[in-house]
Amino acid sequence: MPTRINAADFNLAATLECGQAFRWSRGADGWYTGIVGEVWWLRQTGDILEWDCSREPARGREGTATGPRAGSRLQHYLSLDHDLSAIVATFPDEPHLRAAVQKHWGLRVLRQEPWETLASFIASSTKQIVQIRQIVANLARRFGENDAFPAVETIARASLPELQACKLGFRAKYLHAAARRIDRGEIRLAELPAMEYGRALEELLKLDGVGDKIANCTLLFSCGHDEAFPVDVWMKRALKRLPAGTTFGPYAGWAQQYLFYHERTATELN
DNA sequence: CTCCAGGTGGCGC
DNA sequence: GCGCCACATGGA
Repeated sequence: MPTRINAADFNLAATLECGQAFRWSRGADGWYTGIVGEVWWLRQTGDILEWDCSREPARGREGTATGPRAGSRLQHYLSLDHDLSAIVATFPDEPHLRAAVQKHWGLRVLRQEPWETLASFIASSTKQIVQIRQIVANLARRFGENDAFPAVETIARASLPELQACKLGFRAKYLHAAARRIDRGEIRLAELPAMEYGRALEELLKLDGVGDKIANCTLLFSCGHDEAFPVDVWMKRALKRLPAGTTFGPYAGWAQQYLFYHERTATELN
C-alpha cells in the first residue's frame, strides 16, 4: 500500500525528467519507477504524492501511515523540505527566468546518491541524455545487485574491457580511475555535502575526466550544494537570453535547472 | 555522409 | 591565459 503525502509546490514529472537523474521511467499508468537503494514507485495527482518501495516495512493499513518517519527518506531525496517560494524569491528578477520558473513550477533539485551521480555524469560528456540513460542502465544490469547502480568497489575491480562493453567509450578509463581512487579513500564523497562549496569543488576536480561542469552537477544533484552552477551547451544558449553578468545567488543551481529544462523543452529536442 | 551530444585534457601559442 | 583538437558512439 503506497504512502500518501501532501506535496505542495511540487512537480514530480519536471523533477524526474529535467535531466538531473537518469534512472526514472514513467509507465502508462502514470507511475514513475526508479531505484533509490531499492525500487521506488512514485505518482502525483494534484498535490497528492504517492510513494511505494520494495523494502519499506509494513505501515499500518489502508495507507494511512503518513507520519514524518515513513516518508523522511522521500522528503530528503526530493528536497521537499525546502520552501520553493523562498528559493525562487532569491532569483534575479528577469523575464526569461521568470517564464522558465512559471512553466516548470515545482521542479526541485534532488539529493541523489553521490557516487551514482558522479559516475553518471562522468559518463555524460558529449553524450545525449538518452545515451547516458542507456550507459547507466548497462552498468546497473551488468555490475549492480538487483539492478541497483554498482558500488564503488565493484567498478574499481571491473576490467576496462568490461566497462567498455557498457558503451562508455573513452570515458571508461575515467570512470575506472575515479572508482579506484574513491575506493582507496583518496577522495571521500561522503564528506562533500558538509564541506564548503569551493573546497568540495576542488576535491572533485582532482579526478581525471572531471572538470568544472561534471563536478558542479555532482555537487548540485547529490550533495545539496544549491549554489553549484553547471554550464553546458544548453546553459550557454540559455544564458545568452539573459543580460550579461546576471548573478543568481545562493540557489543558483536551482535557477540553472529551470533554465536548462526550459531551454530543452523549448526546442523540443531529446 | 556530416554534424552533434548535459566535456575534458593536452597541445601550441 | 586563450583556441583547437582527439576522444567513442549513436542518433538525426
